[in-house]
Amino acid sequence: MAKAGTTMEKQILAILRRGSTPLSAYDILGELRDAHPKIAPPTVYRALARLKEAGCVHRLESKNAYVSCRCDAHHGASVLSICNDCGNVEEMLAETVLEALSTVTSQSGFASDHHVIEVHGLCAGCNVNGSQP
Amino acid sequence: MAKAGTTMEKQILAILRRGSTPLSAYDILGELRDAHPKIAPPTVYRALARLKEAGCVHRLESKNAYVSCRCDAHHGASVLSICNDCGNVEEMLAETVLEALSTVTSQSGFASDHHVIEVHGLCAGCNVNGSQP
DNA sequence: GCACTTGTGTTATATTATAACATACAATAC
DNA sequence: GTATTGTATGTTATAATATAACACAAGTGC
Repeated sequence: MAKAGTTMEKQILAILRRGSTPLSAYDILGELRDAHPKIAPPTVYRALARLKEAGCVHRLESKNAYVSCRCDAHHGASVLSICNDCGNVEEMLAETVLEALSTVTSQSGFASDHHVIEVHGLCAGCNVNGSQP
Repeated sequence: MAKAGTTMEKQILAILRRGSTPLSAYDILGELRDAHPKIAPPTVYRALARLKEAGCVHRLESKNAYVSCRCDAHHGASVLSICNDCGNVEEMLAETVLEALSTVTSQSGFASDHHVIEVHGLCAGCNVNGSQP
């Protein structure tokens, strides 16, 4: 997680950090409009692109949504677990997964440069609640 | 890979199987219109939903596109490698990756039910071509 | 026939994202 | 101090992806 450069990036990061559930670009846009009524989609998407580039934000590919990175130490691949029930996203660093993945892909001569690893299911809290409703 | 039920599903599968590059829902719609000029998006999305359900088609979450499943034996999680250069997608069955992933997620009490694992990079062919252009 | 289910048709609209070009403003060079 | 450059943002329009809501049609079981 690097530091954000511009005001817009800082505001977007602050919005994303208020919760651990993912927000769509238009959710973010809506929140920014409270402060900044005339903002338009390109501004948000441009700031998000820089934040992703810097590793401060991850895009949840399977939900077209964005979360702030909660790890301090890496800018690289991570595993995101997404709760189907409460929507919370947790980020895990999983070297063993990445090693297994790179073994598999390199066997076929594939040179990987970027991974998307997203797991959908029930988080610990929702799993308990669901089984005793 | 299960067999497709309806005519629409069969046509869509046939279109997807003609190549190994992913097609968007609207690419598919365009091709279906050659035969079927009045078709509309919902029909395509509904057929794609059934095909996904049956394991005949995978959605590439990081590209909002669809590929046919090329494995005969599974309906479950697989690893998709996507070439940044030629666009080809290969599907790999990778038990070791899934095991590593389930170890990691279950440590935090997460009960996973569905994985998205997509690797972007250069396929063997494009990697060679790229280094001697 | 009649109810029921399933797939499709149809219309409209929601959601996500980008293209293309204009403007603002700070930093630096001259 | 002003011209130049680079970067971020503003603005308008539109592209691309996806779904809601309701109607219709064909098959199946009774």
